[in-house]
Amino acid sequence: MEARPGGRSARVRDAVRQATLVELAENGYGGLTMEGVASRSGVHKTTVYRRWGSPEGLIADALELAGSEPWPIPDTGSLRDDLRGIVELVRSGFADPVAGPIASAFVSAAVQGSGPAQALHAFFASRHEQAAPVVERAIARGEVPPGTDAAELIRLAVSPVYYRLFITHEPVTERDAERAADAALAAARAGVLRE
Amino acid sequence: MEARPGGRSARVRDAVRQATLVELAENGYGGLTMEGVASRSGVHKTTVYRRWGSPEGLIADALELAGSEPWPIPDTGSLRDDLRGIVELVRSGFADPVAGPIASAFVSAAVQGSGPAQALHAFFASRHEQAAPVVERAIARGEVPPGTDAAELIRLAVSPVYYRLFITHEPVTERDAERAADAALAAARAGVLRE
DNA sequence: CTCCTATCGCTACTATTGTTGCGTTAAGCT
DNA sequence: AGCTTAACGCAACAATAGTAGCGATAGGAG
Repeated sequence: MEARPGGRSARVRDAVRQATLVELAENGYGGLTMEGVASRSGVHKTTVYRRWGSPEGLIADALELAGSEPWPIPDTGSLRDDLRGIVELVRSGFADPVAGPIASAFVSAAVQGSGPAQALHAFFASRHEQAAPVVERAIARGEVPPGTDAAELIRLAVSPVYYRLFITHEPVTERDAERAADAALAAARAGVLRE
Repeated sequence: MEARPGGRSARVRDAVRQATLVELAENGYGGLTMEGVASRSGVHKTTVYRRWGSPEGLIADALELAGSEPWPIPDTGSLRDDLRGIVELVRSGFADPVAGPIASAFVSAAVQGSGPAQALHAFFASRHEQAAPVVERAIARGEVPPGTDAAELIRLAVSPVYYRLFITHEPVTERDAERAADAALAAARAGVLRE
């Protein structure tokens, strides 16, 4: 017989996903335990082990879910403001008391296991693609040189925020976010990001 | 009676530190277990628990050791080449088959626990300070505007490398490193990093 | 050299984490 | 409605992680 995407299995899956997110928000990735998720979701421990195998598996599954949600890319008519908007979106996302810890947990999990790492890789590939139109519009407007690498410009703009958050563990202000966006723009204007 | 910095305790400490580094290189932070370190170091399990308490404690201690080593900052006479050198130093460090996994494990540990996070914060503060003269010399030579924020320029230059390594999990080429350095330079020249 | 005690090693124990085998339930087909 | 079987729950078990109490050892002071 075939797989059964609907019905009980689906309910179990949803309950576990939900419980995973709540556990992540409360205790972070380090505090994500199979038994914790099991008891919170009401799904039995053995079932969680069978279907997800490990905390890594739980994360990879939850990430897949989160990755499907689109990103509200700005379109202000000015690359400077679009970039600032994107970077601020990232900064405020991690600062959010609910979404922040969950997003941080994803990063944390991806640094440890290859499963979550692949999932996060795909997630960011999608994000870079979604943000690319901002750059293409700017090229059309003549704000940056033709041939400017869109994904690279986005990487450049957001990376200082991630660097502070997850590498140096420094606070990130709104001004830091703006400056990162402006710096990326300046580099693009100078033609450094042409392919 | 006072603490005993030398003698047996010191030997135990060194053996554990050494074993911690080897375990990190082999299994990463996720595979760093108290029992593994104990058996490898020849120090008894209970002693490792008593003095270091947890894997986090082991990491914090090892990081303190690693942080004391200075950084071979380049001085080529050109900011462009100095920055490229610094970024390439970072990239090649993580690509190194011995030092890479250990350094990655530090980052990984810091993302999880606040103890290692503080230690890593201090580590990078030191790195930023050590790299600042590169920028100051460049200001003196007139390559970038006076008032350019040295630490921010360094952050900007290295952050895309860390972003690829630990956030998006993309490969990092030498060309990527160069481009990051050049982009940071362009931003500084444009005056975006003045305080 | 001798004594004192901080630190370590050892054994035995508890708690937590992960596994196995089997009976039960319910989704989906006829 | 009745049947088939994939997926779940359950209890008992095995393995690993962490703790406690106590005797042994070796710095360092006198």
